[in-house]
Amino acid sequence: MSTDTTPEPAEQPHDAPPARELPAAVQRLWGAAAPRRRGPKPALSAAQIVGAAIDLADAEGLAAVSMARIAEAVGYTPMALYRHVSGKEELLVMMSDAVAADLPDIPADGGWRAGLEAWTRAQIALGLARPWMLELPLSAAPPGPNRVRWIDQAFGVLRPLDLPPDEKLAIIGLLAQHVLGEARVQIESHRAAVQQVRREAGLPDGTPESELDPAAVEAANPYADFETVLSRYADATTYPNLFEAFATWPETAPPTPPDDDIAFGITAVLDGVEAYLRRRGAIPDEGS
Amino acid sequence: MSTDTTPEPAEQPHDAPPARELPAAVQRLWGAAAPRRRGPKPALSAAQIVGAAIDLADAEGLAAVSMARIAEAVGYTPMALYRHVSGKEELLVMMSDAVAADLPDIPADGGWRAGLEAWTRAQIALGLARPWMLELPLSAAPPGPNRVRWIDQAFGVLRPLDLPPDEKLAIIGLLAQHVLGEARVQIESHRAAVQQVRREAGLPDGTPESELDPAAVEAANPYADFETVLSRYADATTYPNLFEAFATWPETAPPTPPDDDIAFGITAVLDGVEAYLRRRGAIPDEGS
DNA sequence: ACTAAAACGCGTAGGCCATAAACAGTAACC
DNA sequence: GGTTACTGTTTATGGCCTACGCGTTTTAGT
Repeated sequence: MSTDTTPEPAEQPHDAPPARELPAAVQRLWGAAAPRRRGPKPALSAAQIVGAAIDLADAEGLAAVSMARIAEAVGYTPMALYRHVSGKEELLVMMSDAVAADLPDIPADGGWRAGLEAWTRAQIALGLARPWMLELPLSAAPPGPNRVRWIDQAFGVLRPLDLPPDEKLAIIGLLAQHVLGEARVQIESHRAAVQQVRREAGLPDGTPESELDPAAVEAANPYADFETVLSRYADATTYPNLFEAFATWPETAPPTPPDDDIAFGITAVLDGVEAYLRRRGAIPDEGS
Repeated sequence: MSTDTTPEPAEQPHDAPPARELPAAVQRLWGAAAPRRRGPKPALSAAQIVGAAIDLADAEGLAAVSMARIAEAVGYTPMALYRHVSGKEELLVMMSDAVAADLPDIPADGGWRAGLEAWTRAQIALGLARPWMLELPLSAAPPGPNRVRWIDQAFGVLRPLDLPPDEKLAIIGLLAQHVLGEARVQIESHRAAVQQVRREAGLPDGTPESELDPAAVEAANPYADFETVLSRYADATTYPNLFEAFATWPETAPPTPPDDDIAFGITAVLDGVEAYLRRRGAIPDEGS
């Protein structure tokens, strides 16, 4: 009735199409909550919680991220967190998006190929810097603002190309997939190398990497276990092709620096994208 | 001091090269245990345990795989499992390898490209059939017999190519990475579609997919949430490229059947591999 | 100014989970 | 027959997430 400050229930800045009901988690992700407040101003905030959780994950891995540990880190009791975060699942989603804020800006004027390579490399670097990101449970949650911003940058790189947007999205998706796989493999081989160094030094499995000799880790052969297993248990009749291929490969292969591995994958995938673009006529044919 | 029954530490059946000490988990994986036995013959076996665990994961997801549930399934107490498996981590590794036994045989006479495509597709299909495989924690564990067999098949496909084995391994690794990413993306969008159908039908989040209409899931748009979020919260100033790209894309894009998505990625990656092989001179140049 | 509602942070408690340690029974070896 | 190794079990510990209900604090509305 009152004409001033009517507390209309619907609060839609733009008239959203079908007014689909979004999960509360998504609304919080996009900072769309806080319509009105009456109680005491919160001493704790979701950002603080997420920040503490990220610090914890950086320092001790995702397994160390428990509500109790986070609460301890921010100086509250575990249950206090639930006023700002609906549960652990939502917290993990928020962590994932918060980390994406660290991604750099990609220059859009260097051509599509250089741009996509930079975009991909930045994401791989992020995954290597925070290995716990790849351990996050698969979730059907829609991306948050930072991640969307990152997708937007990819569209900026692809902007000069004459290609329908869904095909651009497919290309971006392909690169994103490659990122996931590449980072995972890199991390796994690093972990294997660390583990090998630990065993050789006779240290317990839980020894933090910081106490290990970085040079030894660098020099460790991540395939050591694999080779030992093969030479001990496997025979040429069950794995004929493998044995034939490696018969002429006794002491070769000093482990190539990891940068080369990354370049190999990126080059191959981008070559594939280039072939696709040529086929679609989105780039000139460059025939010699 | 004592000369009798010296507890010799070394017990090596064959004289293995550097006598590296492998983790017990690996030895069990390769079935190299059981040197002597004196007690009662075991009623339970590791294979039984792994089988029950896989059944459980297939039916209710990896989260349902707890030692207690497995024990219940095989009819023993939880602690009985520890006589056959060192812990849950080892169990997961064994599950991962056991599943790889279901992979088909790849015909090696259809050319490298067709062979690699079949190899990749089979692995993606496996991941889609058992989504929990992708939730397995990253592990530095060396592969088991079945997985090595699978790698051997890839080497069989690549056998005619004149390429050093480490480069072949890099190619295989690239495809394996792609598999991981592709399966993960497919599963995520499927999960999003399921979740959307659940919400539209007003069912609780935990409703099993079996109670949902498969046609509705098939028809659901996995980007629905994404689009709603964008249209409601995002504006053209923060995401300029995204908005420009999709400005001309109002109601297009009936979700393409998932097979096409898979084909897009595989084609691109194999095109990249082909470009690499050509560059290396491993296949004829085929220039028109 | 007074009241009532709303939001805050906290304590308790319950139900999971993995697994360490000590125990009793069994079958092969010497 | 005694020893010994191996089996499955019982009991117990410490961790985890979170449902529920409590006092307290602040603001909106009268």
